[in-house]
Amino acid sequence: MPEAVLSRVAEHFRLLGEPARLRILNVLRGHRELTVTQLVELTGLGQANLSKHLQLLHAAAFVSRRREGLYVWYAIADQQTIELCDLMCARLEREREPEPSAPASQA
Amino acid sequence: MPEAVLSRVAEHFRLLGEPARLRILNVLRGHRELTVTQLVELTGLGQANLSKHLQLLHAAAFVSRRREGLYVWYAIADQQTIELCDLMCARLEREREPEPSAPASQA
DNA sequence: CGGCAATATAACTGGTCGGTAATGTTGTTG
DNA sequence: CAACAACATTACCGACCAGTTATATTGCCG
Repeated sequence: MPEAVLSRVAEHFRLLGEPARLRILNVLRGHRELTVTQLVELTGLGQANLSKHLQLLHAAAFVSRRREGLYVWYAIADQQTIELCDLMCARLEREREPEPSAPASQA
Repeated sequence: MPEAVLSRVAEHFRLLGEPARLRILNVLRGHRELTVTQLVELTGLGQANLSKHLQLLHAAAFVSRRREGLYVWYAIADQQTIELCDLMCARLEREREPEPSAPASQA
């Protein structure tokens, strides 16, 4: 595994490693599409701060943009982004169970 | 979604958002179990630096420890950790495809 | 074109974190 | 117990980054 690949993977994990950005993704998950102004209200983040986070998320293809007049509508880009968050959440809810090699009938 | 949960999820994503730590996990993935000294050789990281990363990974339950005399053997804690990395890698290899809502027969 | 609303960018700052060097701790061996 | 090996911890420093304030850009409307 070359160093360049590791750096790219790490870079994307690090983007998800920020409460503010996870909040953005979580809010976007509930509504299909939201403008920056709506995101400001729903997340409580400052406009400039939010805009910066959105640029980062968009550069990494975690969210998509769509211009419509004055407004810019953001949405979660793909299902895999949600899967990543869900998988991490599932991991945290366990966080003690050993490796379930045979996940069937583990009562 | 409460802020405390977001912080915990973000914290764990951030732990994966570091090339050095991904390298450790990647090396551990090839061998079943490795001592710190072996990891030093295989990763090229300094001993103190590596030990610090291992503490973080272990505190987050990404790796497991096993003491055996003078040696401490580390291993990847569970399969989900590997799944997270694989899922992110798969995302990066695409990184342009739109959301495949119907993943069957999309030729 | 002038003004305004929505969004993006720039400049700055404090906090966080990775790397390293030095030291401490634990456990083995003779 | 003395000496040594493996690993952990501490203290420190430089780099990076989130948040804020101020300003710039973009596009609508009169």
